Amino acid sequence: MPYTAVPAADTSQAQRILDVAERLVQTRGFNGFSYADIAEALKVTKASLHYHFPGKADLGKRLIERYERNFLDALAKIDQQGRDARDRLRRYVAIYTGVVKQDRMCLCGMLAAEFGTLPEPMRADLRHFFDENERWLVTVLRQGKKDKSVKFAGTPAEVAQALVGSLEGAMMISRSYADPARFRSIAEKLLADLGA
Amino acid sequence: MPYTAVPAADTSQAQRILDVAERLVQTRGFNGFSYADIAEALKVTKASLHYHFPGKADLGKRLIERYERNFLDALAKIDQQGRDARDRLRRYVAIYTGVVKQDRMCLCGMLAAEFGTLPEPMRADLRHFFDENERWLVTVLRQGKKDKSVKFAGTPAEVAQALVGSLEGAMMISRSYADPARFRSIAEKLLADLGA
DNA sequence: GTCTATAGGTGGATAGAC
DNA sequence: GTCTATCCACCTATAGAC
Repeated sequence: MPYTAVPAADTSQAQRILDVAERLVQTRGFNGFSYADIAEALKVTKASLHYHFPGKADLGKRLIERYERNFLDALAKIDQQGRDARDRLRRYVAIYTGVVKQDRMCLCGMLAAEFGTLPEPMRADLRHFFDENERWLVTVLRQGKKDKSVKFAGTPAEVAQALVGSLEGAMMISRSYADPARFRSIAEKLLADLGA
Repeated sequence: MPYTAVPAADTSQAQRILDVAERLVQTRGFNGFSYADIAEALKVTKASLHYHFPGKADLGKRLIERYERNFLDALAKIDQQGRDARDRLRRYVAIYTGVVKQDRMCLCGMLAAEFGTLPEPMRADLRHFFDENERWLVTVLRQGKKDKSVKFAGTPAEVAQALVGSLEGAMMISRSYADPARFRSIAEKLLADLGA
């Protein structure tokens, strides 16, 4: 029975490389790690990494694309499970909280800080991640206005942009204090201000 | 008349080096520039930079200290000129807007993202910057509650932390869009939510 | 204070054997 | 697909002349 309707989880070397690189970017930044760091973690040589990802820009681009895919999958799951807009917003923030608990920064938030040095191919992908985040939030905020589970002033787009910025910034600063509680406190306040 | 009550503005080479390095950190990050970049901008050799700042960690530490000093000076000026808390908060946000207009990130916001790779001597200084920001904001928020020029839910400390995080995050993401208007829109919303 | 010269290390990347 | 070996550019940093 060689056929499987659902392909097995991809545990290829390329995925393992992305796993390690993702953690490194989220903790040290794109300019804060090297192929040597990945090689050591996986006990392989740098040369073998270049077989899977010819250049660092390729690796970075693939990192963003995978991260966005996983993120959007999580949002789709929220759309299935979330009861009302209030609940969906809380689950959205919970994604960020999970990242902070791992002592990581959001991959794309980190890259946004390094935007000035990013290879061009990564830049458009990065903006796309934030655009998709805000698009999803706008939908939820509109829903929340209708079902009255969320309240806010201004347009949904303004609120969505402010919320993404606030969450990313709070993550970033909290890391300087090695204190996830600092992030949670701010996140809770942001939700409270939305009546959520 | 060799004596001057107010010393002339320090235009020493050390200051010029800090000026260039500051811009580089704010646009490219601490891991995104080198002594060579400074040397080229000032038309000197790398070796002469090491005379003023033996190591990059020294340079980074001095950068934070000078940035904080200038920032706190600006806050002191606000304390003198600001009419009520509302006005002071608006002037505070205007400092950030000025940075964004120069296509820069806040020096300390940028360093916060890179926290995981920062030399130890820089870390405590970085936290001190944010602590002082929040301390000032707490004072203003308390005043605002009293004079009723500002309104908010939660404790002044919570609001201060959220505000700093939101402003830093909004700056960071706006830079990915090369669009200062994006930051201004978010900043205006943050002020509006405070009734300011 | 600034220079030339250089050390010693690490960066990303490639050729070619296995 | 992974290895050894190697390249060259760049990094931070230092010694010593001027």
